[in-house]
Amino acid sequence: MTNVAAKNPRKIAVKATSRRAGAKASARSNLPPKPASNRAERAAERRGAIIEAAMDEFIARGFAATRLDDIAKRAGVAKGTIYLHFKDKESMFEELIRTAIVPLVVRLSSTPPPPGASVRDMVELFAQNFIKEVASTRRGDLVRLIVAEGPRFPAVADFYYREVVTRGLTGMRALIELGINRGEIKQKNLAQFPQIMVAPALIAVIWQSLFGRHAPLDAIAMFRVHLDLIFGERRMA
Amino acid sequence: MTNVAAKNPRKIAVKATSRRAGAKASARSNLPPKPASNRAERAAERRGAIIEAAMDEFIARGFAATRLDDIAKRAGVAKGTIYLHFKDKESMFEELIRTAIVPLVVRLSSTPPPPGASVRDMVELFAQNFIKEVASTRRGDLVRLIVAEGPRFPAVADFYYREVVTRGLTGMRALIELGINRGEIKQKNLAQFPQIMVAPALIAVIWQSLFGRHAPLDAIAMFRVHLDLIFGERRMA
DNA sequence: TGACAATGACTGACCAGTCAGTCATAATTA
DNA sequence: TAATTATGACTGACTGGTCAGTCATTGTCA
Repeated sequence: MTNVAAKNPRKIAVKATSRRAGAKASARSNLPPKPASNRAERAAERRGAIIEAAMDEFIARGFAATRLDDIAKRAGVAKGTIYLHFKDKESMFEELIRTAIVPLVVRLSSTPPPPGASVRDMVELFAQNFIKEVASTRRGDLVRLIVAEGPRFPAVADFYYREVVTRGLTGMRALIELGINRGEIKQKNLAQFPQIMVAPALIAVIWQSLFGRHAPLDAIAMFRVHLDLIFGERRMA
Repeated sequence: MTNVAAKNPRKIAVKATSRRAGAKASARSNLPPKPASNRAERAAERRGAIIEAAMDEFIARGFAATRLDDIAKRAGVAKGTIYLHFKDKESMFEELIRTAIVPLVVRLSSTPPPPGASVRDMVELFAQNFIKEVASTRRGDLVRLIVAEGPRFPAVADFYYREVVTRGLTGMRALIELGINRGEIKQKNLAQFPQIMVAPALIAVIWQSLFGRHAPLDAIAMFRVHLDLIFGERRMA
């Protein structure tokens, strides 16, 4: 019987402006001028904006304290739009972590191995990449976020353990064994605890996240000292 | 009836919130069979129960997701009672961290230094204490909680930095310098980054908290390997 | 009995998730 | 090609539930 329309008559005429608001919503970060005439493109763009905004908000406030209204506002999108892309807040969070972690792992694990490099060089290169890409960027806060919310999101913790921790440690163990075989590393037991190799890098990430503003830490210099412990002090060049 | 009277504008303008921190001198060892006829004692007991319960809840759920109703229920107290002891949720959280951290620091920093101990022995002893007291107890989750909530509670992060981090690092630096002077430690630069010395211990704490159930880590064995890197591999006994 | 401690029902703000309605664009027809 | 219709992305007011904080009332000790 459509008396529903009568129920809310005021909203009918009002619209005109809000459509244009959509156009100015490209305020999200600094994307290059993108026409995006195609529907699917626009949708993908919006999805990207939501992910970007959600990442910022979750990092800044944590899962529970983050409001979807704020994410929507930051993404330049209505709240309902979020639900076109994600089932609910929780799965949005989990999916977010996944889509942020995977390319990070890919990038870090696909660094070209220099030809005649020593194991030390390889580890140092990796650590430099890691510190540059993670410790001094928003991605570092992402690691902190995982540490913070992990226990409440077993799916996230498991994913992180599987995709990042075991992979990273396996790779590092291989590198350590190579170093032992080549005679670069004396301490045989190190292969049992690859965690030791990366510990300072992780500490640096957490440090920057918590105390960075207050007391910055030269992560790379620290890591070099750490490498000196493992590979022996380097002849100065 | 007449709950409309709640609008009543004249209210008792009292409530200089009771900071009755003075009399807390009750032996808070055994909980269940305690008449505690004395009023101050009972109050202190309740306060303790609230702190205990709040700690559990905050660790399990984080700040934002923790409900005061749950804390009250767990502490066996009505919600209003919490507000007799704490101004609000936020200051409760901050005070909580403080009251939990201080005795921990005291205990760890007041370990009796064995007479003829080497620097390595001292560090190892400290690490064993730390791992035993922190990594494998609820206190480890406390560290994780600080990492998690620190950025949203600058007061907490600052406190932790001042009372724990700088203290710990200063002490560790002194120990390292002693080790260098005694010839136990070769790597002179280590004194610049005492963080390296404790990094594996912290990693162990975080590991247990996140992955412990899934993949336990022998933190003490790991730390020994780490010490071998710094002090040289030990002659086997 | 008076003073204070404790209670828990209540309030109001807040927020995740919904859905009726809108409209730009794509698809279809003439 | 232009006109017409169909689609579904998008919106934002709204709902129902939750929860921090309050305070009138009740209980308890000295």
